[in-house]
Amino acid sequence: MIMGRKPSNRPTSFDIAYRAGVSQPTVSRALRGSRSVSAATRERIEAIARELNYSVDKNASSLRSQRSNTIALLFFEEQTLDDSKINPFFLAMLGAITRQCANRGLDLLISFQKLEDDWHVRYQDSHRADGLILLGYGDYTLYRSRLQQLVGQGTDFVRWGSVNDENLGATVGSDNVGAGRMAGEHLLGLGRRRIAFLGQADEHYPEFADRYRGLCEALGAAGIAPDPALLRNAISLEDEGYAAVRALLADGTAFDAVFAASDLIAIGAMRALAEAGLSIPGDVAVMGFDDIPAASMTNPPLTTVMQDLKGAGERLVETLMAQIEDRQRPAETLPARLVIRRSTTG
Amino acid sequence: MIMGRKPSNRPTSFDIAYRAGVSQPTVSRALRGSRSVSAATRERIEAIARELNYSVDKNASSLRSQRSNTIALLFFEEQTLDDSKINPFFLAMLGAITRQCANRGLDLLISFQKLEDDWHVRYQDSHRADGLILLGYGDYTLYRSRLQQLVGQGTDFVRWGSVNDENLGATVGSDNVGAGRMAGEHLLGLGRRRIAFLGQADEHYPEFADRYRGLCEALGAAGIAPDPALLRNAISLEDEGYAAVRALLADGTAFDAVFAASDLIAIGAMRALAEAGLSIPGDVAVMGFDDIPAASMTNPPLTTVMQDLKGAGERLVETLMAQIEDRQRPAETLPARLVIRRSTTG
DNA sequence: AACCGCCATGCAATCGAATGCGGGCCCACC
DNA sequence: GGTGGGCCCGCATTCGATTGCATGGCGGTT
Repeated sequence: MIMGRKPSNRPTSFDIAYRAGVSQPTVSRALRGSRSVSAATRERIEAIARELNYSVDKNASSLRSQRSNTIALLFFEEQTLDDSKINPFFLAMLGAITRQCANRGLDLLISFQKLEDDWHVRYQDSHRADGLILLGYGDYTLYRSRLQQLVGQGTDFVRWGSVNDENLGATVGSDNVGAGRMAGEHLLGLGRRRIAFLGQADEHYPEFADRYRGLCEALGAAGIAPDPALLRNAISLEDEGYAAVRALLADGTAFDAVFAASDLIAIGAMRALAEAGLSIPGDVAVMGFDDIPAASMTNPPLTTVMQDLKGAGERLVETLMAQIEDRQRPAETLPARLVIRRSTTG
Repeated sequence: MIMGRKPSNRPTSFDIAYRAGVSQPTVSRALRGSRSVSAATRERIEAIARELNYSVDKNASSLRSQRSNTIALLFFEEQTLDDSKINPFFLAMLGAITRQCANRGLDLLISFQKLEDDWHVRYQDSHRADGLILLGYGDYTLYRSRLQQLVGQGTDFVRWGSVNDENLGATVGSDNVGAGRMAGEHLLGLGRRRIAFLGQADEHYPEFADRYRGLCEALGAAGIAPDPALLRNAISLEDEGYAAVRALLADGTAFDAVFAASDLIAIGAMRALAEAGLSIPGDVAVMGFDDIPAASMTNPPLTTVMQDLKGAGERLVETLMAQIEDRQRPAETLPARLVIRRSTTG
């Protein structure tokens, strides 16, 4: 293959040095702000660099310093989805992460992975990135082995997820238990007593499990025992919410509220309820989780739980950088808050 | 600042060479598939590389070859928006682009920029990326000067937008004129005659202008002269669509259909219509453009125009790579198609 | 048997910046 | 006046892979 290498007159640090009448290392030091360069020299060098439109060669710099100042953001999903079906919640988080990286002068590499691929290697190995941020809803038991490998090979990474005690790398996540409790209290406060939970609340989906646990705490505090018939599996897809509600209706299980583990599930649930001729929230109140953009556009608009995306982006990047610099950071939990709309309050 | 440089026993190509009993350059050649290495030695080297978990150092490789095999994707917006308000259409395109990059073994850097920042330099300069993909809805007249600078400094880039004859870099875009015509024909076919266009159709937003032109062509073919009172400015925000419809209603301008230049505008328009007690599509049919995820969740679901995201991602990457390798590529236009939902057909 | 040519590989230079170490210079202090 | 100590800066090396050119060996041809 012909690699048309273009003639480039890019100035190097040697060119700057020549014009400034100093040595190349001095240029390097001056531009990185080393204090072993006098202010006068530094300013002269900076002026020339600006004039020549010089910018440090990232590859040479990274090679020598063994620091790429780049982090890789890996999304993964259980299977390859249609592009338009990428989890909107993670896309929203992308904005927060890019902003935080920009603030810190970090470059951000991005990649979508299938859970079963071996995305877990190669990134830090090849010095493309100093560390990884992992985002994804997927069966946790499947991807635990990848995490273990990452830990084993000493890769620096942070993941978004349930903050548990497994200690598989650094973790940042919402306070899902607290959020579940809030949701429960909201529905109970509206007089609902038979609250169906839609989401696979087990070791495969620890975040969902946490949300369910919070709901149970709220029920317990109100003196209500959780009814297993009201717990329905669903992963974060619209169709799963639809199917779960259809099943509930087919069973004849009585319920006056639905707490879905994600907005996508909730939206599917609302569709099934509407088809069944049930009014929302008259017959059944519906809540979701995530506050994706579509949540405010449903009919009626969806009450949901908003996670702190901005904080999440900041914490993820901060925790990762701390780990890279060998300053350990404990797992972090971020508070979430209710967004009350008409799907519960009519 | 202490840069905790970790002791790393990463194997280098020298280690592989030593074990294989060959020289280091031979390892390099073997792993890149040079045909000047015998099959036997290549296989031996590959086996050892696999065993040692070797991966090529990206920085060293890029430094020497002057090729990073990385492209940078720059989103820009007119102003910094709330993270959750990032244009959903571009986020969807992100999926297509990442996939295409993965197929070609390219890394993807991503960054969000304000239109007024000087994002236009530094990326190719610093050898972080071989080329740029530019995505954004913004005032074209503002960002033309950036494009000119990019062209001037010889940066390789492709932008998504209106395919015009300005020749400011390579361009890939939907056939907006054709799509606008289709939309017009659809509405005309439903008996609508007074079609309001919501979108700033001028040199600031060439894509919107193209869509409007297509609409006018359809009107012309039906023997209808476009009414300037039915052309209303709006940029791609929900509030702008809302305001535009409010203005139309306040004017007393008669209209039986709305063709919004984007789904966000259409969603705002529907809100204004609903508030005014008008039925959709009974009183007013509404169409959008983009087919963002929320389009199917509005009430009623929104008829819109779906752009070919997968094709777009492929073409953008392909065109960019062609340009990097000095094989010029003409601008490309992709067909779009109607997605008919109940906001026009009831 | 001498010679040509090609295949496979090695040698050494190279990409551009970062960094350990040594040294000149100036000032202060004894 | 000699000496010690900072402050600034230069020299030489280094990071790890790629690449132009040289070379050794082997088979084939006349």
